[in-house]
Amino acid sequence: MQEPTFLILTALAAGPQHGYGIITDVVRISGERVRLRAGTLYAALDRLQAEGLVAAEGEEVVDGRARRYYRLTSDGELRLAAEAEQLRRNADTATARLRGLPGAFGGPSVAFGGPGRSS
Amino acid sequence: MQEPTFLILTALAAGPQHGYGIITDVVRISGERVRLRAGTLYAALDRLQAEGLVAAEGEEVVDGRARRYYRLTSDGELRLAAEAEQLRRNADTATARLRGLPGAFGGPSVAFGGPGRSS
DNA sequence: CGGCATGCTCCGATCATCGGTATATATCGT
DNA sequence: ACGATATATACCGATGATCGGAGCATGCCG
Repeated sequence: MQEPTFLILTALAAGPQHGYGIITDVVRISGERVRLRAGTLYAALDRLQAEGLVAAEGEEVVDGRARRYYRLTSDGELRLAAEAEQLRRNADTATARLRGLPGAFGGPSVAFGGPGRSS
Repeated sequence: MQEPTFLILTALAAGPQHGYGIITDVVRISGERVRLRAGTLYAALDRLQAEGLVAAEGEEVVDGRARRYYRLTSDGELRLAAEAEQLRRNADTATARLRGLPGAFGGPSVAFGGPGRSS
């Protein structure tokens, strides 16, 4: 799962929102880093609906503009939780290795002496 | 940055490795989840070299087969550390929201009453 | 000798995302 | 009154990382 998709699910984890609200929420939770394109958002929502991770909630008309609300399904919650754990594990492995620790699975399978040095 | 690319950098964070070694290492650190295709790996290594995040170390011939070693550059270490922190932050935000907590940046910008329920 | 692991290279296909355009309406500033 | 900005959704071509597979070559094991 790509980061934009993950952030869309995260946005919806706080409660149902409409498309434009998701875009602005993602800007906030990503610290201004990720600005979803409209095309990316609605394509992702269609895909996530087809996967059963999000569902359309109904429509509301505010100031003459139709808002379509989306919510996380329970499958979506499970999936988001699993993805989050995966992300954390990856991050922890990288950090451990950067600290020079062996990491969760030991170092590289082959102890490294250096390629050119022995020649 | 995509997960395969992140895992390649993570593999190299433990010390220089050659292509095939990276593939097997990624299988291990991802818990058998990610099996890099050879095409993905070498294309990514080319890209990462062009970005200055990894560097070729030299070649070694083992059992008649040439091994090309790659290592993380200091830029690569910085980048991996930054990506790891980003991943952890995303994971934490998602987890906090799934727990019903407001999360790092509060809930959705619009308090939700429900779209269809009022009609 | 056949199969498997090792090790790199090249190729087309897929698919999420990007970037932009189009279409509306409401609000705000000048 | 008019243009800019914000809200809101839809569509479309381009990009680019990854997938999936083929190909080539060597060494080891049964």
